[in-house]
Amino acid sequence: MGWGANSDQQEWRKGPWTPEEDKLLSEYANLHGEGRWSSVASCAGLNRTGKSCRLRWVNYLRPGLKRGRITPQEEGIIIELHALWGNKWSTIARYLPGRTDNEIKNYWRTHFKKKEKASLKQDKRKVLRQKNQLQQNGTTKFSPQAEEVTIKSDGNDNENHDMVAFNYHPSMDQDPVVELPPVTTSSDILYAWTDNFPMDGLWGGLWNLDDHSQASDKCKVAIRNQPATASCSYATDYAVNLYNGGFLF
DNA sequence: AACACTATCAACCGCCTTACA
DNA sequence: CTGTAAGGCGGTTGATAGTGT
Repeated sequence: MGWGANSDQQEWRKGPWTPEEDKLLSEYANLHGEGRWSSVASCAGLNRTGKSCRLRWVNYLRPGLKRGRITPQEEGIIIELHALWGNKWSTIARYLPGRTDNEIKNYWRTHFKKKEKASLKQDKRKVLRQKNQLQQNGTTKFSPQAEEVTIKSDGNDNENHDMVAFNYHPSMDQDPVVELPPVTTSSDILYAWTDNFPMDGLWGGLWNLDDHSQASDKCKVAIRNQPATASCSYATDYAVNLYNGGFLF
């Protein structure tokens, strides 16, 4: 089982790669192409497991990899795609040419995970305020079943892009308890389904909307003050489509 | 200058899926 | 059909660089 056929109890080298090892691996991969990683070790004279060779090639040696900082544009894409797919790093990486799943994963953890924790306490207080406001302005009403509300900023410290999620019981389907104004392209309140609430903070599991069949309707989500224009985020576009398309309510 | 803390990123680990004999 | 190896993925760790006190 595993890589590198460790059946002979061979001691594989671990730790940082040396320039010599990189050279051997690059030469081998350029010559023979990707794949058959377990044979790379023996053929290229590397005392590394196939798994280790593959990782080094994919994350560091492969041609076309971008080095350097994630750009604001890339960050935006990461945020949106993560909102859609969660921790599907390899899937997200396909939309960022030259970036690896490992790189994106690291970036996410260092830039957003901590923000989530730091803002958690503040969010909870904010939540109650938002809930009261929504109830008072008549655009929504909630049954006692909609018991918990959470807010998360968009990660860019933009207060105008807050998202509000309401924990939701499936029984709300039979007896709709949320009333909304018509959604237009300039609406500031959108609702959508999400199938997971909230997995690892709202950004983590909020917008797993790419699969209707998965929607177990555990919560509803609103984006407040987020103009629904043609250029807005995928998630928001999707919410508009869902709502206008009659999927909701 | 020295230490502590934080951020970054390469690399490993374990698990799951797929391919194949 | 079953077992095994290969491939791939996400989570985690550890080393190191950078920054603050």
